[in-house]
Amino acid sequence: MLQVVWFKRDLRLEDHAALCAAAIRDRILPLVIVEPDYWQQPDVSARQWNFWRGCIADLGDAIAAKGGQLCIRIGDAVETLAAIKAAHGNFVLRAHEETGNAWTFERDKAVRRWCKAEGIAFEESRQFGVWRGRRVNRDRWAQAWDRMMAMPAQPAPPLLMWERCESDPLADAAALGLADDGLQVAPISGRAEALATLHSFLHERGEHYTREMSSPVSGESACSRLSWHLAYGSLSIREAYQAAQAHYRELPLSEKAWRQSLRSFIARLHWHCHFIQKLESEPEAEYRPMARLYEGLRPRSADTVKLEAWSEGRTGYPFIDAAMRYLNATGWINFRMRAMLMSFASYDLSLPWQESGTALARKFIDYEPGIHWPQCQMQAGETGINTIRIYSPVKQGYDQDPAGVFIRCWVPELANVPDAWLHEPWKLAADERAQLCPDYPERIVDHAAAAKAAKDAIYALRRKPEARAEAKAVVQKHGSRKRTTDRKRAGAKADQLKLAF
DNA sequence: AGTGCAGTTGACTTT
DNA sequence: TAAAGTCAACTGCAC
Repeated sequence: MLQVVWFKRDLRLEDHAALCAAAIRDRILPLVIVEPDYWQQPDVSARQWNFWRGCIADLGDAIAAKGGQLCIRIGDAVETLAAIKAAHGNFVLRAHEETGNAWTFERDKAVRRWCKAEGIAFEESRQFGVWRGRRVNRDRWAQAWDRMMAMPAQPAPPLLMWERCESDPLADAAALGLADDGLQVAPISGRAEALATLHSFLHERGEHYTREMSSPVSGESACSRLSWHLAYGSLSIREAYQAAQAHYRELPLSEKAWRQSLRSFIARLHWHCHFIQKLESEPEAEYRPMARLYEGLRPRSADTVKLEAWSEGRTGYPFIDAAMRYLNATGWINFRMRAMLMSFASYDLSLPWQESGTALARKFIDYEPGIHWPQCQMQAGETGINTIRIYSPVKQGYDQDPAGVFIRCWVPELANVPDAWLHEPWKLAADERAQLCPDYPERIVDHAAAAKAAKDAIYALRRKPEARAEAKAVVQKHGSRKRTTDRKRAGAKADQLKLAF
């Protein structure tokens, strides 16, 4: 029977379980559905579509090179599948499991209902170390992840029989109603770029990963930069994992920096799935804090003046504004800066993470809902089980950009401010300030006071007995079980479980 | 040369 | 993936 392989966020022919399963059975109709409804959602943007679109075009080329033709359809998923059934007859539908936002979750449920009603088999394969459903046992999760990542990555099936199918031209952003979002540098998408990025990270850029990833200056090159390729699947997590593992094993023991970097990178691939698993197990986490007690902590709807000032990089804190403007211009920023921006929105500005998180999601080209929403909650301190991490914008600035090059690059209003005041222009005398940086905004909040108030509010909540009980339940459901490796404590605490989130 | 002391550093705890 | 506070050990210096 005809095999329809529905490509979603897995736009590659290699290590593609659904494609492999189809290839050993019958003719393949490779399908991408561009869903206009999805592109109306508040968490998506033109920059994401443009990257995605490039991946689709690249996959189309790869299929054409093998003698086939990628079928691109614009429309509702169920209607599209119904039209394909009408034109091509019955089929088996194959795809990868997806842990997306609430919209794609509902869409998948609708597709499953339709398949059931039509007597069509809908077979989903696993592509991440993420297991379906709410009742996933976290106790053996890490071992299962290791096994999943160690399984051989299948090459693109060599001999394929293709079904041809009527196809729509690839829409541009405007046709999907997506306005320009200020992206200044569009990254290159597609398989070749993903592989080249992986290679340059593992062999050239990554040597001082652990030391250099935290600064937005060095992080631009020292981070793997694979996030958007992994998000749209032009490279699989398993391919990245196995390449890193293989390279690690080849490295002589004397290559200390490289070895540490690769261990750290591999740990982060693990975290990728660890976070997606949270949203998979609790889809409500897109809207509600895992610890429900925190629901009243912040105003339900954002102060729009503050939200816009933050979102546009006009808070009056140079390092915050530089980071936000960099993100707005490039669609990417390193992890530490993401955490800092979320911390500032949540603790300094009391913005609900649902709204600040939506604004951030749109900015990230690599938006991966399963990572994004649990991260937003965690950085906003609403999981109930993590240490509250309130970032000091000034301390982070001195730590990560001591020379001020990043601030000067992204906040040109401060060009005339001497280094000594660059991180804290409010300390300039009023007349000097008026002369040196008249166009740079005043601070919209006092960090010290706001941080103190936020801390007090959260700890007041946390001390309640109900909060303790709830935290225990959250750890049981979502917490990672990681054995302590601290040698100093190996004797006394060897069996103690370290609970990290 | 040894002592007292202010200031610094690092490990660890608390919020 | 934080920051501030505490405490003990250490350092440099004056006497």
